Amino acid sequence: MGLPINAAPEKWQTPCTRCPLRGLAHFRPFTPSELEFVSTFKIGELAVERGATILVEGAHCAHIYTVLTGLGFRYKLLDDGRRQIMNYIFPGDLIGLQGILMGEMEHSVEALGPVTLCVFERSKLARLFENHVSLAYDLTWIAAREERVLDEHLLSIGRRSALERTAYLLSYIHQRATTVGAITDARRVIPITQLHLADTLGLSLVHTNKTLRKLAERNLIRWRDGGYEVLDAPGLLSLSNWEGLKETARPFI
Amino acid sequence: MGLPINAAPEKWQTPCTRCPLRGLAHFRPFTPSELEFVSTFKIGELAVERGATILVEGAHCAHIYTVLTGLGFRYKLLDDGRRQIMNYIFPGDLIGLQGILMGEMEHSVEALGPVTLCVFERSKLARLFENHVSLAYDLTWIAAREERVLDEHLLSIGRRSALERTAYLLSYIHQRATTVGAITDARRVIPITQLHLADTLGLSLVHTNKTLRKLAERNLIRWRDGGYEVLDAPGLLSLSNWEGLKETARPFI
DNA sequence: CGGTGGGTTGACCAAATTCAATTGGAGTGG
DNA sequence: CCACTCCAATTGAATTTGGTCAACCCACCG
Repeated sequence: MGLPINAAPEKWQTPCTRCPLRGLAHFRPFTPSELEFVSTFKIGELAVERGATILVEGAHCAHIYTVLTGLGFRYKLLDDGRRQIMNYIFPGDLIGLQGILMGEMEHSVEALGPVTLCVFERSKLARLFENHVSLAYDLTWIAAREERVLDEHLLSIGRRSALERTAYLLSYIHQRATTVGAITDARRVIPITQLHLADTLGLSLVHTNKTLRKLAERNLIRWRDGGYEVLDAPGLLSLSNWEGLKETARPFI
Repeated sequence: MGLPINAAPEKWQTPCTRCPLRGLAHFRPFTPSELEFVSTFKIGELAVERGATILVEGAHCAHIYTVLTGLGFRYKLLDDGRRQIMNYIFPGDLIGLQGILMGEMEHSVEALGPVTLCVFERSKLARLFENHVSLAYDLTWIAAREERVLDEHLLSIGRRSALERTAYLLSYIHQRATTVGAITDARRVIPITQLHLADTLGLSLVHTNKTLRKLAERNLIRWRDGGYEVLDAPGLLSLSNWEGLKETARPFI
């Protein structure tokens, strides 16, 4: 897409050598050679506002991105406007891999709040596979992990009750946001709309609202300031009938 | 798992050089060097009966498999027995990649009918990434394609009505089975149970039955001989509000 | 100060589940 | 060959869950 990119390296806020994500225990460290390659792989940085469409269904894109800061979501639409959110996107997540490997994008990506992204160039992907086996392996790992997450979402939408399903989703987002340091602020609120949750859960907005209310009445969450705060993470998790995220050191690019 | 494997190469029914799948237009051809590597990667063949569990949730497995003949499905269970089928498996599909990359399996795989599989050894996967860039790329492609299919399933379960959703699933299975030559028999029946469909659709068995009946009344499908036959593929597709599979030449290993 | 985007609520309706049988074919033991 | 059992498909109610409609509230913003 024709999104504006800050192309001059000196203008980047964050060169790969000082990547803030690399410091988190959650991500696996890079070797010097990997770091050097990734530095050349990255061709720019992109900052978008809340509500911006980062990737759009049907497009052929020349780039893939890694989220540096902010949250987003991946979704598909039906002709009549029905929307299904497939998954949420957190710092360290790679987006656009599907599009780059298989041509046309089959989903869109939108920013939940202000988002900054590292931009990587498609044409250098071949070099990655040729010269950096460990990164090629990581790429496969990343794709397999997304598959695993989608499996759990599918189980949730297909077989969990509205209450379990909502508890699962809130737990999932909360866990991911926590491990990646995305809710370090004092308020600990995850900025999201009930319509987003509804479109993820496969429920109507009204029913989602009523279900959230039940969770709040049980003192598991609190809704405020345009998002939700988790009051009782173990309680939420046990209600959801889910085991929680198991990852330790995760690769990223 | 401790499944029996025919380990002696001379006992294999089908060496890679005479792989029956390679002849189908649907799969991309191999270079001689790729073919040679795959021949050493394959360490055996496995034949299982209908209902057999090929991979089980929670296991750590040393192998991955490619389906040679037959159909199967991938599923997860909740503690109380609720089952969600995530996807179906056709000849040429790779199974167990998640488990081999990330340790423990988080889903199970079961045979819908008699299935034969090629067995590949985990320990040789590193060599694949190191020496066969094109195959490493294919592996990533395969993982990304599964992700794409799961996206569509999620859209289906989350946002399509029971009738649309059922039409979608029947179309999807029919298309996949067709491109891979799995329903060449005169009866053209896809052997599957209504319970399987229900557990894929996120619907109850009773409601699935009634929905299938509606599709049959519209002369889109016919239920018989322990499976369904598609009478009007375009009609089914248009009812489903889905664009259909777009793949041309697909890699496989 | 009116408009807009979220969130909330109650009443009513539609979709889907559960319960409870029933049918029919395939396989089994006598 | 027949009675018996099991599995899969069906069917009709009764019931529950979730969806739709229609307000209304409230904070924020130009």
